[in-house]
Amino acid sequence: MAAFTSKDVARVAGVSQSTVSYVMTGKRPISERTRRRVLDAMEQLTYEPHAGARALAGRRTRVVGLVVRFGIGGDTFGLLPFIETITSSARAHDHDVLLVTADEGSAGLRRLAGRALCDAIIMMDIEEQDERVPVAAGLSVPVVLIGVPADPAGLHCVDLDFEAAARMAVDELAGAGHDEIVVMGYPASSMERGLNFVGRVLRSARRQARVRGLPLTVIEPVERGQEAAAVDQLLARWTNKHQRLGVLVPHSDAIVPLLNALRKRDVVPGRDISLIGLSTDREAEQSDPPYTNVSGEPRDVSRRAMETLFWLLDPSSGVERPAIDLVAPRLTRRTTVMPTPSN
Amino acid sequence: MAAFTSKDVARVAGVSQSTVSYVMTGKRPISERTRRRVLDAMEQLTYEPHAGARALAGRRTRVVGLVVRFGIGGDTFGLLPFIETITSSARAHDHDVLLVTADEGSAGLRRLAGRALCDAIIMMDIEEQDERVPVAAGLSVPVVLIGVPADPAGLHCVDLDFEAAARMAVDELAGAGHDEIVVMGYPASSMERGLNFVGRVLRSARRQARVRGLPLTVIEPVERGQEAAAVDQLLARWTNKHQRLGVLVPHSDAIVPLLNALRKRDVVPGRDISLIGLSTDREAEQSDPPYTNVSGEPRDVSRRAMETLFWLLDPSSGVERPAIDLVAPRLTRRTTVMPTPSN
DNA sequence: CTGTTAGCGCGTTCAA
DNA sequence: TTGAACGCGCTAACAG
Repeated sequence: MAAFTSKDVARVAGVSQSTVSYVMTGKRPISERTRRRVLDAMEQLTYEPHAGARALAGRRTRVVGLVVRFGIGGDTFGLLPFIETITSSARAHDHDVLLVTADEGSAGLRRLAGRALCDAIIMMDIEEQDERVPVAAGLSVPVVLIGVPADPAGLHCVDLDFEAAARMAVDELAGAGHDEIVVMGYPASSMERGLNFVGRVLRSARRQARVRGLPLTVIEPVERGQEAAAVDQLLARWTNKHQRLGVLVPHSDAIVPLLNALRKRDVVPGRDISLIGLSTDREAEQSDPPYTNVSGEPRDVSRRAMETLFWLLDPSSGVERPAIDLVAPRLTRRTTVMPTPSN
Repeated sequence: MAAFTSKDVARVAGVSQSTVSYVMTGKRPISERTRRRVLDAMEQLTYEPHAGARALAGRRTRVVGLVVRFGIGGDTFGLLPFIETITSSARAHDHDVLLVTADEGSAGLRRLAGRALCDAIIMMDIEEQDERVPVAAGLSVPVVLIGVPADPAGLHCVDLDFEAAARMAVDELAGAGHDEIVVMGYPASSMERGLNFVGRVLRSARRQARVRGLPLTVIEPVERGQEAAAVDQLLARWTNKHQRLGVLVPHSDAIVPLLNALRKRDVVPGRDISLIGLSTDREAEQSDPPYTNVSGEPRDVSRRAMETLFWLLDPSSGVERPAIDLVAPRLTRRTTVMPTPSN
């Protein structure tokens, strides 16, 4: 592990050091013969270019900064698929991923950009009013948001179309002849943090319920671990067996506990009431019972975000990207919505 | 965002550039007066040192490489707590984390070290025979493994003490008067991959069952989504209501599905049979029903791994670390083990 | 098509 | 206690 330099490669290949560099970057034509000799020399020495030297001279790091918020209650549909997709997408573009937590706030952003730790930043878990957004907008590197703040300050945003998701769920329930929509809300911590999708879902559901002429109730907060209490509140509204209650659960972490609580009370979703969850298809399928869901696939969102990011790094590389890029959700019917009455 | 350099700081502070550097590293005494002026200048310019230049000149990156294996079936007790703990521990030492996936195999390791992308590497999800381990051992940077391969090749390893965990579970079941131990195995994919803990758990459970004079059966593979079939195999052994079957479920992802399958068959853990899971306390508590578990806390393991890593980076910073550092598990009784018969 | 050369911004030695 | 000067390994402009 002697760590060879491009000078060593040049010596072995019998060329100048800059030629080695040009073989790597492809920024000028090289005869096939020299190219081969250089590549052979690299292979022979198992040469790897020094990332720091490269960043210094070339003013690009080939690193993407990823800012995530750990800790529960963030929902996030599970953070892991996002991280995974972003990492593999970065590698597909010959970039690496530097992980930074949201704990650092905007200081983390300043560090990433100021120290030239990365060429671009992707930031998740955006709040409606997020102090980091204006900071991000002033950075020397492009930033893509996963989530849509009240004011994106010119930054590109990618997210699931939560408005459409809520609308689809309400439509599905309305179409199946329900006479009341109940939305199970988020934990107080999420509400307080003003996570951007919380408001978007609730507002959109309300609006669409009005369009469909259905009363809509929100039960909130629904705390982690306290889902049974929320179910009791829900069932208090279900006084008459002929009532058709359609429940929308936008907080994916709450769905399974809610299903458990319903089962304990011998209320069968799909027979007694209806339930639509907002979650990945995987979660919906593997649940017991599998529930009808509107999917927000982290992988789609992440992939689009990375496409936007690499486009910002090289606008000539593809077509212009929308400033706000909302991924269309999809509704999959499973077992938890009651059949439409035949009357 | 003009991006100032240490030369700018020097100019503003009226000192030489090297003085600025020494203020930052503290590697030589600086008069309080100049120190202040330099720090003020830094503040005023919101100076951030260029990471690449630093890495080049100082031959240290202040970055930790983290190699993880995404994708299901890896168990992993949930990858996220590991990543979270490692990241925050790195930050506590003024380091950042570069994320690399196991897909790249040992090429990823060579890249991390060869390109001087990081000062040290922490590698998770080690297989019993892991091609990356010998490569890691030959790298120019220290590597810490989370997991214990058959041959650590001199690398430091940190992990939960799976042998002890299995032993404790068997002891608990034996002590509660069971007359047969059944271990629910792992999915075939985990077995084939030879994940290091799979063999360790099964071997240790077998040994301890022999010590306690109990027959032990392994039901395997237990595929994701096929847990019900595994439960049927289990119940086929339960022909007599007076039999006391003690089930150990080392694969944490399988526990909840197994509990669901038992419930569907009206078999109540803690009354009809006993079940002990190997999982975090959090999962065990929040399950329905909460199950007796032997805990492997990712945070403890990660923290110890990072302590070892930073000790390797600076051996003078603390006491010597064990080459193989096993974190002791803890058994917590909840609802799923039958009371000891009083007779 | 290729070689020569000047930095990139910082850590560190040598000299004071 | 401080400054001047060198070089880390690479990219890219300039010269041929």
